[in-house]
Amino acid sequence: MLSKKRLNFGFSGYQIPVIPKAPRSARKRRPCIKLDDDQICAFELLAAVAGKLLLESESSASSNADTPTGKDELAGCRDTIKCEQMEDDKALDQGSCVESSNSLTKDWSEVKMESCKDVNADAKSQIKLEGGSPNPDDQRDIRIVEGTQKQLDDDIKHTELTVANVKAPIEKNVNNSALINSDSSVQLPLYRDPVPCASFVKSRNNVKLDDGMKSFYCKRKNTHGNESCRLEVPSKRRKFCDHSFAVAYDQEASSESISNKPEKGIKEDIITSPAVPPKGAVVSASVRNHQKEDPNVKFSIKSFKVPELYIEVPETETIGSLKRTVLFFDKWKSNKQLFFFYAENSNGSSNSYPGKWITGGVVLQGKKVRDDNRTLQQAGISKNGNLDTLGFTLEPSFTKVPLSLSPKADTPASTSYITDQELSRRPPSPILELGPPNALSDPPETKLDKHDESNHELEMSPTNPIDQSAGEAVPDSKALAIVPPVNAEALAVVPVYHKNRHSELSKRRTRRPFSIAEVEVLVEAVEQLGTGRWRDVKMRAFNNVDHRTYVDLKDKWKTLVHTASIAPQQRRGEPVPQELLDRVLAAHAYWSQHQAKQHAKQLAEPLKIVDAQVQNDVAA
DNA sequence: CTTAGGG
DNA sequence: CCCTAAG
Repeated sequence: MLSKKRLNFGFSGYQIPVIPKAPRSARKRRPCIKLDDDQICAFELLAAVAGKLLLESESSASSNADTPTGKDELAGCRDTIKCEQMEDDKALDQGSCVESSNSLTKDWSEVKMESCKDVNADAKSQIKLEGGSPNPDDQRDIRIVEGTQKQLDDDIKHTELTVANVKAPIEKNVNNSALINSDSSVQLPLYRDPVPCASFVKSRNNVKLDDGMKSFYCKRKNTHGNESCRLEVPSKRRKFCDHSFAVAYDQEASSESISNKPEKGIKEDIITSPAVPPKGAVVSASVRNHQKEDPNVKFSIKSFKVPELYIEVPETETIGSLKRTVLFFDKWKSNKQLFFFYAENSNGSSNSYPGKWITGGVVLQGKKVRDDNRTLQQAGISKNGNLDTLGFTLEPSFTKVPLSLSPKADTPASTSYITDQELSRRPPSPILELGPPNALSDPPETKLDKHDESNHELEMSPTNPIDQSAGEAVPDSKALAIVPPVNAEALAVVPVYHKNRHSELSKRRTRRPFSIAEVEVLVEAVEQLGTGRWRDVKMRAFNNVDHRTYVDLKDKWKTLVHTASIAPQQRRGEPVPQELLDRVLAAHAYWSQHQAKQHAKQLAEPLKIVDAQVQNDVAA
């Protein structure tokens, strides 16, 4: 199904900060990794501008908040930044000609853009900030869409950012692996709509192509080995970016996985943009232009953190297959914490979305493609078809929000997931649109598959098809109740991606940090079984999680004990709730004391830590 | 194959 | 996570 996959940097030029392999002690966490000045990704600029847009447009936009469609509200805030590309390789710093008609872009006055060097001489690049007006130009555009919805709960505001619809003139490049576009523009229309999701339904049909849709696609290392695009940002921005970067790399998973890539001999360029969206999540998808005689339909998925992801799916594959593929990558990114969504209200106060997001459905020509069994061809998704009306929807995944993210940190472990109440307070059905704006006409659907939670958090497998279309809308928050996990099977976001790769290319498995939920299950099991029966622990709690061996569990326990023993400030990675760490220590203490006894008794008494502690306390 | 520990 | 000695 997935004939080929490549991960490319949408905005080329940014080089991954290579985290060198070093002794463990030396490469632990890098809370902040400095970028070279010329390595700021264009997406960082977008991220910065997006945040800026959100903030600055707040007043003007909110004054018009009762307008049904936010389409034209911001017509006045159209700005254009043009950066004429330097045809001369050297002239990097001149030529930044910035047109700014309002304050939104003033900070950009120093933006300098160096465009692709090895492209057509008449190439030019421009970044436009545009308010809601479709731009039919045959240029790439990236749009940031913001919508705000107000609910009965006044404090719930939902802001969405979408960077989407990168389009470009059709590239007739013979070399299909090095599509360096010479002309690019970035448009950032800003929409505001008080009606939930309405903004996604209308007014965004500015994607018009003669011949399909093509994403802005720059190979990171082109055939000439030159950098393609570079951006320089003023110091203020740089600071901002650095901060974002620090956030990004606070999750050490990224660095590890990246640093591992070279030695794995993996072909794909897996690139992490340093930018974390300042507000809102950013994702986009588009269908790429196809090469002649290439039987595959090519899709690209964009986000800030993985600016572009590039997959190809044969036309003969089914819609369901496409969904799974997309979801697969969503999960892949999610697993690497490259794909995390936040929701904040416009004031910046946190209304954080602990949940992850999943790819919902496939939308074609405004209608959701419901029959997963149809092939892409049959559904009209063809390399020769109307690819410009294809989109994907993103839907929030409400499952398994660990305790640490829940405001109610005092809930018992078994109920430490989001509650109905919390769920009901969420925006009813936020959807991030992927793809052409006019593709979305279906009312948003927030679907939770009650029967198969694997849809959301489980590893994807052929026997676990993602059939979103068969799901039901869930107006009843009761349906969202999360059943406490019995084991860790459903607790980790583990893309199947890992399975097929590395099989023989490398020995070392990819790092898969334990989720809080997994830790919880592990602790639970160890509490009962003790620290010397890892095989039992495995079978009891991780029986169906084949990537967690009992050695893994033992190792994890080891690190947990260590983590619990050190000061919170010294801990790294996803913070484990103190409650869990306390249990770890208690169980550790208990079992190290009772192990000998256990042998004598021939039977391992399930741990009753509380009792034991009480007794100890009493004794003391 | 499991455990236990060091790397 | 890996590797390995030891049971």
